[in-house]
Amino acid sequence: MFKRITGTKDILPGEVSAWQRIEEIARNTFPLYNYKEIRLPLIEEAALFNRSLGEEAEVVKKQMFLIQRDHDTLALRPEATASVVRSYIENSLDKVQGFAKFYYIGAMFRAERPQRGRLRQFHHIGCEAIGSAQPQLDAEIISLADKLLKNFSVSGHRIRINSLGCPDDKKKLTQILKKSLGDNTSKLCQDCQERFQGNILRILDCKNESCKEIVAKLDIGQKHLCGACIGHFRQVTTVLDMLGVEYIVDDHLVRGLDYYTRTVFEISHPGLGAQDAIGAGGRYDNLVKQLGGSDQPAVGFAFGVERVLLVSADKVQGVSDKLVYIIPLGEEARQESMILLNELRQQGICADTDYLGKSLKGAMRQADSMGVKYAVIIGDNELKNKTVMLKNMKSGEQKELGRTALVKELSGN
RNA sequence: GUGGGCGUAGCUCAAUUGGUUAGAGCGUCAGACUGUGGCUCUGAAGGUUUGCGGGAUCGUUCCCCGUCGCCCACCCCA
Repeated sequence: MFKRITGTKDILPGEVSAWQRIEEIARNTFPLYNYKEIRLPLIEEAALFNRSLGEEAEVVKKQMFLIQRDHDTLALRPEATASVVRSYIENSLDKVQGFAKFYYIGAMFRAERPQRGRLRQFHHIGCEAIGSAQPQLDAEIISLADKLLKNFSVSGHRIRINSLGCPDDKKKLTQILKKSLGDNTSKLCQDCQERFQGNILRILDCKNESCKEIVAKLDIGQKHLCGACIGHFRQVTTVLDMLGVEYIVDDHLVRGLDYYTRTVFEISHPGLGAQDAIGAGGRYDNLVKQLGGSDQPAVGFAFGVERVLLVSADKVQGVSDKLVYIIPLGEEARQESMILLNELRQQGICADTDYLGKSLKGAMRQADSMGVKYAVIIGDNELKNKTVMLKNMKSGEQKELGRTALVKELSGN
C-alpha cells in the first residue's frame, strides 16, 4: 500500500470547508488594504533561497527539499517572500509601478521532523508590500495581521515586536554580542555555543534558562539602534497605539532568516504547544537589492494555515444543506431522474441521487445523514401522474408537484 | 538532525503473569408487513490475525532486535 510522504497531509472533503473558510476570509480581507493576489511556482532555483534566507539559516542548511535536474539544483520553496521578490524584480515591477502590495496563499516545504503544528508540506497565507520604507506601512501590516486573525475567529494571541535595526545596526549588535559573550561562551548551552559561530543573534531568544540569565545581564535593549532606526520603530509603535493594536515590545525577539531588518514581529498563541508561532514577519529593506533589483525597502508577514486552524474557534463542518437528493424507485424512475437532475443542475440547483439502488428507507437514511434539505421521490405513482414528491427533510412535510413547479419551488433557495 | 512515547477492525479502545475460535463501542450495510429519514431494536459485514521484517520460546498482540509510520519534546520556524 502506498503511503503519504512523511509530514504531508491529505485534506479530506470533511476538512476542506474549514480551509475554504480561512482562504475566503483572507481573499476578502487583503483587498480592503489593496493587496493583490500573486501566484508563483512551487519550485525555484535553490540558490534563490541560499541568497535570501542566508547560508547559515537552518532552513537553507538542512530543511530544503532539493531536486537535482541536469545541472540545475531546484528547491521546493520553503517560504514565499524570496519568490515574490524574485518575481517583482524579474517582471520589472519596480520600474512599472514602484510600490506594490501582494498576497499569496499556498504550500511551502521544509524537511523538518513533523510534530504538532509542524509539517513538511504546510501552507502559508502571507503578504508583502514592496517599495516603501515608511513606518506607517509596518504598522498597517501588523494591524492587518491582527485583523485577519480576528476574522479567522482567533483570539488570545500575542503580538511581539522588536527592531533589529538597519544592517549596520545588526552588525553592531553582532559585535556587541561577540564581545560580551566571548569570554564565557562555555556557560552557554550546547546549541548557543554553535549559534555563537554562525547565528549569534539567535542566542537572544534561546529558551534555555541559564542562557536567558546571561542574556538578561547583558541588558542589550535597543542600544545598538541608530537614531533613524529608533525613530522608525517609535513611529511604528505610535501608529499601532493609534490603531488600537495590542502588542508587546520584546527586545529579545530575533528572526531566523537573514533578510530581516528593522521591524520584526511574531504572533504566538498559547493554544499551540511548542510550535506556538502562528504568524511572523517584518521588514527586509535590503532583499530586493540583494537579489539584483533596485533599492526597494519592503515589509511582509505570513501565517501558517495549519496552525491558524488549530486555534481558530470557528469549527465549520461541511453540510450539504443546499443539496437536493433525488430518490428514484425502480428502473424507469431512475432513467427519468437523470432528466430531472440535469434540469435542476441547469437551474443552478445542486442535486444528486442514489447510485446504489437502495430501498426507499435506505435512501431516506442516506439523505438524512448527508444533511440535505430536500428529498425528491420518484416512484410509479409520480411517473403515472408526471409529478414528483418533494419532501422537506427538516419539517417532514411533503407535497406532490409537477416538474416546473418543483424547479420553481427549489430555485427560491 | 537529537531524545522519549506509541503502532490491535474505517474510528476510539479491550484482550487476565506470553497459552486454544483477538473483543466492545461508534461508524457502515441490511431488516423491523405494502413507497418514507432522525429515536429504538435485531442482524451482518469488516482484522490478508495485531505496521513490517527478523529473533528467543513448545507457544506470543504481549518478550528482544531492526525497520517504517504517527505523536510529543528539543532544534527550527509559520
